[in-house]
Amino acid sequence: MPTTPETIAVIDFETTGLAPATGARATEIAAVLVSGGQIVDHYASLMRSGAWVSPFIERLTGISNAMLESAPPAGQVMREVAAFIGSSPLVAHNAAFDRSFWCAELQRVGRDAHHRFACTMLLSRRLYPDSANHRLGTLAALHRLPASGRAHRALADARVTAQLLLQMQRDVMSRYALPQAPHALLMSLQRAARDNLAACVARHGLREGESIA
DNA sequence: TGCCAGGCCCTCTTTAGGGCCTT
Repeated sequence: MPTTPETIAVIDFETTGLAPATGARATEIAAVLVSGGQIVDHYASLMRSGAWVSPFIERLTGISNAMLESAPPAGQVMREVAAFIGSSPLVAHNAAFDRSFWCAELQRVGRDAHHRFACTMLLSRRLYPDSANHRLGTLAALHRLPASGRAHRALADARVTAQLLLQMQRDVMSRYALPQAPHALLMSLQRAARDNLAACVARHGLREGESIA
């Protein structure tokens, strides 16, 4: 399968709430590396921040306060996952959410959060406008993506998002006769005019047989 | 089952409002 050799990291956070600004903290993170059209590696860990997990979140994610008591410290986990990802560009489903926790948790350990995020939810709105909705579970069913475990656990959701990303790359390459669909093109497409994606592809400068340096 | 926030998108819009999506 002709795909870009670049490595993209797909991440997913489980958290105690919806926004760091309201005191929410990460409880689990997973990162899945995608390269050459397939998943090649992954990192996943619970993380102990001292934040309390509400009954609602425990039911949603299956992550309990007791589970976090024996988890490694959040700072250690963030250093490890940052090293695992390196300088790879990032992808997440509804990336605004994961980006907010990525930046907040890294800032707590004095790390710069400079990574570029592409968003499979925004891309789905462009590529699959007829989908009933753009939730991760709906898109996984629509594309018959392989099951990856319990939904709302970080590694399972990151794996599904990675499979969705690979599906999107294949669809973009097929639809526009491209040899690859690199992260930079996805970043352009996710903000392109819905009714003129082809023009966005053309502006990006990709042609069959060409590659981005 | 859903509230919290915030970025994005659409439209009965743009001097705005409401829905989507994430936990």
